Amino acid sequence: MGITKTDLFSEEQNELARVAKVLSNPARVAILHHLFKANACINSDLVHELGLAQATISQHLRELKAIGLVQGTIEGVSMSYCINPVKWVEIKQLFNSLFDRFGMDEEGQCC
Amino acid sequence: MGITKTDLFSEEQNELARVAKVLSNPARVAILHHLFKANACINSDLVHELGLAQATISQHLRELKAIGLVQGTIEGVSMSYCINPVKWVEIKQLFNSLFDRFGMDEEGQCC
DNA sequence: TTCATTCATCGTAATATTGCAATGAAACAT
DNA sequence: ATGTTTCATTGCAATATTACGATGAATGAA
Repeated sequence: MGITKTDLFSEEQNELARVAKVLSNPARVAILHHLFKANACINSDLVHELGLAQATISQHLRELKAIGLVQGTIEGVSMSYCINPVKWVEIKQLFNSLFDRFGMDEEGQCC
Repeated sequence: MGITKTDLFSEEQNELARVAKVLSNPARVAILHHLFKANACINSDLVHELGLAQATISQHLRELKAIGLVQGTIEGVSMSYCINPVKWVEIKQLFNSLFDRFGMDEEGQCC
């Protein structure tokens, strides 16, 4: 099949999975890390920094933009990318709502 | 290709991506949600609850076990699964180390 | 023993992802 | 106008993922 069933699950579950999928590639994580350091950076910087082809970086940036995590503006002949801080907090809370479901009061295993 | 290059990235970046990939399927998120509610539950419950085939659930559980997030013990003829609280905190911190890199002091966009 | 239940694994078809070369489009300089 | 730089898009081959039926191993009941 290769197709994920989404109709069986809640909107929160699907949204969390969708965002996790974007974070599930080390190149995209590295792009985010690089954007943190630079606070804004252009595509060619990333190509030089990550060692992947320009087309590959561009494709990863598109996926980061697709969920609104990264935004880019035209800067003359080049492109300037940065994190969308509003979306960042939103996603952070989405993950925290998962992580905080499991209370850490219970130290022992249940099984 | 279809193969992810990992040699270009740091261990932290690869690890985060690896865990995110496990969370990138809504069925696996739903399994975690269900484990939270029950604190322990068996496979057949999940099959009934999620509406996926038994083989599919079993495969998802294997991936959750592969990263140590879920553990199962034999309970007679059935199986008892639960969250590994130690690994859970570890993964929570792994994600927080990503989310906390971006300070929320800057409200405006950079570009 | 024989049967039913539970769950893992195998095999498979459909689809998705990854990375790249090639090609385009846009902005700018000469 | 011509060339250059920057980045997006397209097309492709290799591989991964997803879901499921079928099968098998293990446990316990009759």
